[in-house]
Amino acid sequence: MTKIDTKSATARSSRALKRTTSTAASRPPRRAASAKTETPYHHGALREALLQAAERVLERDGLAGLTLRAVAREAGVSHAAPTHHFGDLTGLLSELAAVGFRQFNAAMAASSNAASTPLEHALARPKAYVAYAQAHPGMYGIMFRTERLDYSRPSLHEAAEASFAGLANAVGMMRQEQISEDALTLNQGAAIARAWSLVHGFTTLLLDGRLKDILERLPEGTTAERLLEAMLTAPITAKLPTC
Amino acid sequence: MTKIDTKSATARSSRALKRTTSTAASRPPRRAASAKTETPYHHGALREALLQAAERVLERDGLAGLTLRAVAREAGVSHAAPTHHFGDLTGLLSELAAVGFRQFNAAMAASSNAASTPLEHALARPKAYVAYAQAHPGMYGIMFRTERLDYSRPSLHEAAEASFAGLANAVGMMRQEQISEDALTLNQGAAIARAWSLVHGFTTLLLDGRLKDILERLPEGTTAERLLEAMLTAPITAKLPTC
DNA sequence: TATCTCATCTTTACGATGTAAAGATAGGGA
DNA sequence: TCCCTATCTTTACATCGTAAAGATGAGATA
Repeated sequence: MTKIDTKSATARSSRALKRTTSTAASRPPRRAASAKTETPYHHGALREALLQAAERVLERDGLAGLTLRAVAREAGVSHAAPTHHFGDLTGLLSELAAVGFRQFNAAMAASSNAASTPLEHALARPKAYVAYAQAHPGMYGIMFRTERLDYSRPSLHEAAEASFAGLANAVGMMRQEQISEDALTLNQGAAIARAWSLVHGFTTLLLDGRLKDILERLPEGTTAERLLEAMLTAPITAKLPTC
Repeated sequence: MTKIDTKSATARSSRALKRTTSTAASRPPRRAASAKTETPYHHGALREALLQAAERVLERDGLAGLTLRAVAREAGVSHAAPTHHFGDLTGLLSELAAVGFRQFNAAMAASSNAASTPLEHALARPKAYVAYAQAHPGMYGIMFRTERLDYSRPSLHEAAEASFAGLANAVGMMRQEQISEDALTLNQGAAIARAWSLVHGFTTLLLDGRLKDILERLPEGTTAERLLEAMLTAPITAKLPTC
């Protein structure tokens, strides 16, 4: 990696200085001083603070800027502090992805609940899916960039599982049939895979700028959301359903 | 990053040794010696050699192991040698992705040509798409992991563009209509986006292990390929085409 | 043929990162 | 009151990408 700004290192070093000096001295009540600087020693809620810092870094500097040390800097602690709470980078990313999945699930549920007509209801989740990814591309990137994620972590596994369950459930409602927990017919599995693949594929292609070619060739002013709608509802003229 | 084995550094150092000693001596015909060691000085085709080395590293160590220095080691040159040919890591990855796209396009074209019945023909490209990704997950990962890619590079732009053109063309044939170069109707765009999103989404979910949940719940022994087929051909029972 | 030039490759150097290990600090129970 | 231990900081190390300067030699030029 090249250059990542090293600001806010000043904040840390000044605090570190304060500490070492006070250690050399007899023992002033540093608790009171740290209380007003918003960052008490022995933080108390460093875990949450780090996750929030990570989210901020991710939104500000993107995926490339999201490093353990950058997060520690953002939270105003030493670069090794995150280790104690998350083990390693995979741990931090996994917990952050879990946060993302929870936001994501909440957004989809809210959108689904707000729908009134059947058509609205059918489009609510896909739209919310894409909208979340567009609003939080970094988060979405983490959630679906498996390489550096540990799905065996309970929080992540649970949140991702909930996401899948919501999808399967929605597909079941569309098909007006009960989707069993532990067994699927091929057609049911195909329906779930189709819905998920369609929306997930559209989203990743969109975020990666791969749909620009198409959007530019469409009638002036056609948005990605409009294309999504058309993709989901347009009549299928070919012999095969998906072409 | 953690530990990447440092083997083959021996190969390099031995050659370096050979060189320095021979330099100290008067001037033996090192050309002949190097000819049988397969790695001539002033390589002559280092660019190609580096790309092949990169492909090997990618298949062996995965995306995480694909570093500039690892590629240089694999090719038996100094760690800074790639810079001269590719500028930086983005350059190397972009050129490698271009190689991938060319392989990818060739595989799809071959598969498409081998089809005889209309159904086979409709399924040929999607199947080849997924098959390529499964056979070369690292390559596929690079090709569609845009973060560290420079699409303004002619070779990459061209190869990716060809891929898109092939897709648009195939969709046009399915719909039995001519797809214009510079203008699309909303329905045409939707059809292209649908085909691409569906297959790309399926592939990424599959590679990321996200479809395991579904595959395990399906009738015993159902393969990913079978699920893909079903997804593309299964009757659509819901009111909306994609749910 | 001898020399020169410049593309090619190597060395060296620097800041950044992830991670391990040891040292400091302080909150809370004995 | 004192000590234990979770929490945080320091220090250290291997590795990475990249820049810059030093070798090397293939081919042009004279």
